[in-house]
Amino acid sequence: MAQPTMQQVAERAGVSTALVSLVMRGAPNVSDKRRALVLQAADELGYRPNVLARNLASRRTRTLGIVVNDLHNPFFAEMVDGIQTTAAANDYRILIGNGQHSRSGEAEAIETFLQFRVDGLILAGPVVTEGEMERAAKSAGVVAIGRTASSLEIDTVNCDDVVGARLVVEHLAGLGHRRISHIDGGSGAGAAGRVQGYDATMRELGLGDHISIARGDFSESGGYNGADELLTRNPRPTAIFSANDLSAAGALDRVEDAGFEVPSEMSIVGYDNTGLASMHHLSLTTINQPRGEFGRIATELILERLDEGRSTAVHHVVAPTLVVRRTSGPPSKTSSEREVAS
Amino acid sequence: MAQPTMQQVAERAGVSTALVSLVMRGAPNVSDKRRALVLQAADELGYRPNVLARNLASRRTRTLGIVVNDLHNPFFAEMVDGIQTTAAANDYRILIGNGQHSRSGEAEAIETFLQFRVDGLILAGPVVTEGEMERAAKSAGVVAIGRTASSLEIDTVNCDDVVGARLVVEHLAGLGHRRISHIDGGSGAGAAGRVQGYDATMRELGLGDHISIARGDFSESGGYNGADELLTRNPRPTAIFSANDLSAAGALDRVEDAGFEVPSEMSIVGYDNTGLASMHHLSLTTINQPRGEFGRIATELILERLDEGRSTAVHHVVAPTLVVRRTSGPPSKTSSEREVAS
DNA sequence: ATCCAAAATTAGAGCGCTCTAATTCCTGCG
DNA sequence: CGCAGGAATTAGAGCGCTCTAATTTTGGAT
Repeated sequence: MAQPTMQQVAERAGVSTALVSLVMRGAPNVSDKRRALVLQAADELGYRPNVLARNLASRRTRTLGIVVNDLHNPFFAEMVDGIQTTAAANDYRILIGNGQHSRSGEAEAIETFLQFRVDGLILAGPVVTEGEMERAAKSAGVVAIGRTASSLEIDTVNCDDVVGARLVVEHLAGLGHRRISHIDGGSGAGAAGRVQGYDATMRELGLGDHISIARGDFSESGGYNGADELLTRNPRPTAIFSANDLSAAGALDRVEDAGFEVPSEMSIVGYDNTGLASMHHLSLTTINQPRGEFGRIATELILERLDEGRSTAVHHVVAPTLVVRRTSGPPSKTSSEREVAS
Repeated sequence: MAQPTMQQVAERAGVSTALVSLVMRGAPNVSDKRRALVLQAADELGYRPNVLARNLASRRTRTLGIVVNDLHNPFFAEMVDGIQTTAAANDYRILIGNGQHSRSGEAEAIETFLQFRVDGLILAGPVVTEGEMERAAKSAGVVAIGRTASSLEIDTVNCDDVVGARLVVEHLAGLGHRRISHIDGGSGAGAAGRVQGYDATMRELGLGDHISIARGDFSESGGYNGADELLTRNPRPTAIFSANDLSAAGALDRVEDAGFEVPSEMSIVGYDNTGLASMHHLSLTTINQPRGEFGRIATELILERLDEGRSTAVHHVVAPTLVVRRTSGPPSKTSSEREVAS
């Protein structure tokens, strides 16, 4: 396990370590002859630069740490793609840490990255306190995705949930629905904005009287129960906007169990455009958040701080889009008159 | 962004850097008085040890790198949980790298980890060549999950796909099915073993004549098309074993589109027990691989090499289990006599 | 040939920490 | 009171690399 060092490469190539260093960093003023010599020696020895030593000396790792709040959330994979692409294009590499869905786990992951002296930190849906983020920002560039921050040292990227909910309501109203109900996301991230957008848009469209919200929690069973409750309300809705895809799937389940045809008798719309929604089996109309964009923008924000020295905060808000699939359609005249099967 | 150093902590506490080092590492022979003194100074300064420098001196990072072949695969999240728990219990931390589903991406992730001098490397479903794994094993402990290896330097952890397929066939046969078909996973990981287990078990149960395999590719559409093909075969199967959950969902789609009742007219079984399978909406009978176990065992294997100096290869094979849900049941007498709707 | 600026190369001082060996500080005991 | 012997502490030499400043080489222009 003993790794060859720069020293050994230098000896083998018959040059100084400084020259080897220059070659390894791809510096410009090195003659082709020596460069080839060094590269060959390095190759023969199986030399691999030691980032630790390198950065001890240069104070840079050219590495970004991504702290993912919950690795199970498929949401993050695409975001990481966006980050990685952008980072690679700028000659940075990335490393991922798992927050294990808890504040302490997240804090630990951040700490690990800071100990490794990453240059920048991208926090995806962080649950740590803003104080902790600020502390981290003293040692590295920090940008938070899906989270607001008031500190000057922290940039943020967010999607506008109010607009997303608006798109849903407008879509359904455009199809002719009036009794549009909402199953909310409880205290989950983004839930408040979605309720707000739903509420505001309903009023704007003159549907204020039809506002009807059931309590959910972003889970499948929450959606199931929410739909169950909505089906018993009188008058019964002709369309349900559920706060995320998973709960929409639950709602769909309940609605179909009750014997309603979707979408002719009941339209259902989700939120997030997860893999679930695009499954042929579900084919859920939903709101897409440009996850890759999140990652791209976040990375660019970090690089601006790192490489261009920006020191003011930037807060990016990106627009969601509607993805129409098979669970939404015009209401039938009779859709509200049927009995609910159980 | 200037971080306080050990030197500064030492000065503030009025002791030597060596003592600070001992305190930071939790060494035993330090008086309580000094220890408190140092800790307080460190705290006041907001001191954070520099892993880079630390490792440069000690040649250890107490860090394991996990290279995940494809971050989008939900499979990995639970595995990482298992790794993380075990690693933390042994005072190691973990970092995750994304292979981006390609050999080159994976090789890059490995390289990054080796440059960071991680002590061990866990490769989850690696697609790099064994040669590349061996090269890595020269600089760190390496264990591969879901992949065989013949090198002495590489441990492996695998799940027995043959046994998994056997469980499926036995379950279906036990329910009374005889015409059990298989939609395979093409060249995907684990597909071969599943076919083999299917084939062998069918023969053992005297159902060799009913062996019938459609080509799939682990995708939803692959499952859809595979089922489509199987439905036209004569005689038509009464049960379909699809090589993974996603393709099983596709198959389910096609079968229901064709007007068959599941499971009374057609049983469907998947493989992997992903979140998909447990969704109430699908409720798919499937095979569970103990993903957390994978992670735990892999980590233990690495630690044995790192901390106990084992230098022979160990290959662990863990047993899958059957999870019965709503898509499998006894065949009805008439299930093969219906017309196929399209 | 000669000289000079530009290009290429190198010496050597750190970067922040660990580790060995050496030193100092305590105890208790004769 | 002196001392052995263990506990606590420290000096100082690296770990492998980068970076500045200095040195050597190169290739024209004269």
